[in-house]
Amino acid sequence: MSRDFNRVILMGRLARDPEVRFTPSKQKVARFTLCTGRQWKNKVTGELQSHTDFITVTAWSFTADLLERYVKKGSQILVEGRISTRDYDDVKTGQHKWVTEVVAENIVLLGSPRRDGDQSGSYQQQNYGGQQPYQHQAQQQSDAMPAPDMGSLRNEGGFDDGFPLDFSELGGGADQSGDVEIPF
Amino acid sequence: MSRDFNRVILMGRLARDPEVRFTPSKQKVARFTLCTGRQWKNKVTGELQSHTDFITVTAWSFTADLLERYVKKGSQILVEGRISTRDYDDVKTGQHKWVTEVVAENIVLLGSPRRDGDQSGSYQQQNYGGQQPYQHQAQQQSDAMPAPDMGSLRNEGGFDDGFPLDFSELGGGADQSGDVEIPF
Amino acid sequence: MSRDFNRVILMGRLARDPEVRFTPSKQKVARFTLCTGRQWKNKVTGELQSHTDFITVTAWSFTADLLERYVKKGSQILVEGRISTRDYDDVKTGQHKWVTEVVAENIVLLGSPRRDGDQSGSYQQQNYGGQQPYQHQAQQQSDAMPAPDMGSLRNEGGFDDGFPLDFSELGGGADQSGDVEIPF
Amino acid sequence: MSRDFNRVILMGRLARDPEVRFTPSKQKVARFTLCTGRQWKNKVTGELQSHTDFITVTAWSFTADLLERYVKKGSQILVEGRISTRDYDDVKTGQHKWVTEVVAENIVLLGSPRRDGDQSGSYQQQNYGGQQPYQHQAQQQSDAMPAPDMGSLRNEGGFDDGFPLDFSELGGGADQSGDVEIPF
DNA sequence: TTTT
DNA sequence: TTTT
Repeated sequence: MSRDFNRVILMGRLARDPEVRFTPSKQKVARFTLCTGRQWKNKVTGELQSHTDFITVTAWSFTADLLERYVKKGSQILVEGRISTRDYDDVKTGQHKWVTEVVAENIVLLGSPRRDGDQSGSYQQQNYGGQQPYQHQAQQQSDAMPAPDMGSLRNEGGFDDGFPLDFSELGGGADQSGDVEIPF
Repeated sequence: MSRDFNRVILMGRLARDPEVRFTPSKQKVARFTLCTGRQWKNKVTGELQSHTDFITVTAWSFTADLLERYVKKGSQILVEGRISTRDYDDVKTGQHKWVTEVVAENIVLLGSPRRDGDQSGSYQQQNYGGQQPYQHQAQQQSDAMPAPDMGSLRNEGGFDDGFPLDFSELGGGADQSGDVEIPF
Repeated sequence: MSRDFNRVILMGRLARDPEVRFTPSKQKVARFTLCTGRQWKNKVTGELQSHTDFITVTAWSFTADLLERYVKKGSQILVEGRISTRDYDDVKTGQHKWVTEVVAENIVLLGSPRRDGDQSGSYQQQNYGGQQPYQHQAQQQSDAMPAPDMGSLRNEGGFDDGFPLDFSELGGGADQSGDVEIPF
Repeated sequence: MSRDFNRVILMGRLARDPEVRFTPSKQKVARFTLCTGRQWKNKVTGELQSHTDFITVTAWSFTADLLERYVKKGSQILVEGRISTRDYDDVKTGQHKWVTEVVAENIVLLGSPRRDGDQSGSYQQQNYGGQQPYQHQAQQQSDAMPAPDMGSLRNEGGFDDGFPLDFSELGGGADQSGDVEIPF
């Protein structure tokens, strides 16, 4: 069964702020929907068409911490992970249901959400626990800085300018997503 | 919306024979479930655990033709594609439902199913329309040939020994998966 | 031979402006070096270390047009492609040499280079044939626009806000990278 | 620097047996050339053309152990990794040289080489240190087993039937490829 | 020959 | 220096 391979690479924007929960065994899980757009020309009529895929993504422990801290509705990120499926009995309807989602194993932060109207306001209010993320710096000098991209956050790697170099204060622990009840 | 990216690469085995249908506009679609296994050691107890993901895959036109001809329950394949989501109203239950599946854009055939018991029998019976696929040859000399792998079938590419080099007799037409009702 | 698979996905920044040339048969080729950074903590000393990979990327026809128009030194892009190797005899040294490079089959434009000093100046001078690219707009209103990302440019797809929706005026022609002498 | 991404997925066959060496700091490294074939139809003449890419792959510690034990000339494998570049001064010619290679982070074993003539013989002779690999079992019952594929060997995962479930006796240690002199 |  |  393990001569198999399962790899997903997605780049898009969050449909909403990530939702963070804990499993009974205290594992942190973040969950969000990633929007991925696609355009094509209709072969017959020639008109331009488009579709957005809304992909459910789940992240654990360290990666969940990072999402919770630095990512919100509208953030552009790259997700590397795998497709995961599971089934359960929906107690409300009595139906047996299947869920297909992406488990993020690695995330690269690419850009802040568009700031238009109050979206921007709610953003500034946010408290990042004493650490000024790169993104925040960028805003302060936004007239000079053209690319308010966020740095990259890899589990195994180091980190960019505006970001803390040491994430050891963040919840560690390995991805035990396979061993554990998913609280969504 | 199209500064986005959506790429999936899977390798596994078919849970069942592919199911082939046509859209109202006569587009051929193949659909199947790909089994992808995964193992890991429980970090606490140390015991080996495993899980299989059952991933729904859909393929169009040319790729659907190839699946229909050369792939069956148990076949090992590599799928390159994208994650696609769609929603619909389930007329039976009145519920609004979301579907997440993989659209195959490229397929590599890797191996035949295990032949044990009657599985093998049903295999031999199959008729490949006059062309002897590589896989079939391999069976005839299975005592001598250790690797009854199938060749690779790429939309843009050429093809391996046992396979026909010219697929022009196969149903052509481009992937119009975005323009079309999905008949599943 | 073709039960094989070869896929590369890179995200980084251009070390220099792309260089554009033509093959004897008038195929347009663009070539550039993509910088991809990586950090890790030394397992023994614990100190943070980093390395940059300088990856040669080559693009053909339509993709070469897009690179020539919209991408320059410092631009952040995602490249999807394949690894390609070739050998030749270096007439100067008489040595036989091997080249490993990435052939881009798909490109997503992510961000403009940092504008500091004259870099910005030379940027503004550039003429985009009457069409104002998204990136250019972003500069003009950079105090209001937080995310001067560029749209996505896929061969098969449509395109984003600031970008032209119809690239038919761009040099067409398919990628014939396999049939042709590489003029670098 | 680390808003970057670098991912490679290759499937092909080994051009030769892997070569294993040690760094001055006793890190084990395996190196081999992976052959990846590709076919296409010439757009003008319509004739089928083909090319093989010969890609240098490097693997460390645990993955190097697995390659050393279970993989040889002709073996079919899937490699997941990253592109790595480095430069050095060739003391013999006095030239400055650039090397582009793939660092394998994950490997899936897919198939044994074809056994024809003495190739088969040398294969049987091989000693796997007391452990019977899946592949070996497969040979013994090759008349009944149609798919003598090898199992999957992932750093983080568990393992398939014929393979040992516990690789703890293998040289552990993390990939320190970034910190270390490469002895090739 | 290297980007941020 | 190349595999099937």
